Amino acid sequence: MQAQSNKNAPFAKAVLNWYQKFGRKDLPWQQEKTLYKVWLSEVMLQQTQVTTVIPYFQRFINTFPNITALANAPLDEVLHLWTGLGYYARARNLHKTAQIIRDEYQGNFPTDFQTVLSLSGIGRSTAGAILSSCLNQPYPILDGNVKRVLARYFVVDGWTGEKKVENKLWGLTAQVTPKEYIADFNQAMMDLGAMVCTRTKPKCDLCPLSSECQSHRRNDWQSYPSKKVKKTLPEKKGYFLILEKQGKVALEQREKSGIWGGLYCFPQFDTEQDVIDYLIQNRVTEYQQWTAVKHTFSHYHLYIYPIYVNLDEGSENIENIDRTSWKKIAENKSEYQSSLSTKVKYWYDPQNPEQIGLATPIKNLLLQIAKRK
DNA sequence: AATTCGTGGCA
DNA sequence: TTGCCAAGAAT
Repeated sequence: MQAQSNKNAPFAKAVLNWYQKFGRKDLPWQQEKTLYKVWLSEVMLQQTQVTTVIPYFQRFINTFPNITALANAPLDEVLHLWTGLGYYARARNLHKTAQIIRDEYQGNFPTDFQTVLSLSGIGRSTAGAILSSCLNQPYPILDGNVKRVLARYFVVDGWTGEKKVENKLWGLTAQVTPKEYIADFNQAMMDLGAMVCTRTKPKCDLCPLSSECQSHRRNDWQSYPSKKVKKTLPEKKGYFLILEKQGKVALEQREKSGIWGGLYCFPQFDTEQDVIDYLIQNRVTEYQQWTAVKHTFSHYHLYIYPIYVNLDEGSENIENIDRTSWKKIAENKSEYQSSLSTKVKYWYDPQNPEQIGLATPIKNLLLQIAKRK
């Protein structure tokens, strides 16, 4: 991670000069660069586009103006504000880290690289981005933008998600990163990737690096960075049981690990027969099948089949949504699998939503239920 | 080292 | 409409 050998000074100089004229300087987290705001924005921006992040960032800052406010909030409220942003471990780690900063660092975000790196949800690139952006500490970064710029400039072969290729790129970003003006340089590299060295149709005629860019010299920017080998996503099915009783619906909180960790969800079953078995156990015989929804994750497709049951007319059925008895029966069938927790938040009122985390398809179904009447 | 984590913008 | 992939980290 050797920074700045003199022979690379022209690279940094060209990038910095470009940034001064064309770089972005008006993003919400660039206005008042506190460690808290930069940390929050960097975490939100992990694998997430700027246009998506902006409204979430504003809501977070308005609701939690400082780290202590974030630490003191219930996790459910944090997940509520994160609803729709995805990768919910980021929100859980953010909250956990805020509490550690409150309890062990007197509420002050640490400024030592190794300490920052040790915090949950902060890896090498995010740690470098925070300390360089806020304090001009000389750490390189390596996000998708920087990867693309460097892969093209140095014609780096291989998919950038591969460990070997990523290590090579870390060496290169350390090599081109100067010791001074780090905040501007790192921001410039990201802006260059976002505005000029774009994934499709890069504007090489506007690029300050084009004269020395090896892929431009070969007239072959399209080969860099190499595309990920595509493989078809597996398909799964989820049967979501919507139990309504006096205008409220039953939700369960999911395990912290796994998909939608910590969020509230309809009781989910792997097969329709499992739903039927459960309902029979609770003396329910009538249900509706709602329109199925296809939801695509980064790593699989989920076909969601909503099963609606109204409990108002069924007399003595399902006083308790506890699935323990069903699980005991199901566990005797060796194929039973469920990632659901038995921790339950019963009877959510779609008309008066609580401050809890919801996955997008669940939120959509709840909106559908609320607007039904 | 390869998987597992969401969701939406955009071509 | 479909596919690609975002200011990556944790396991």
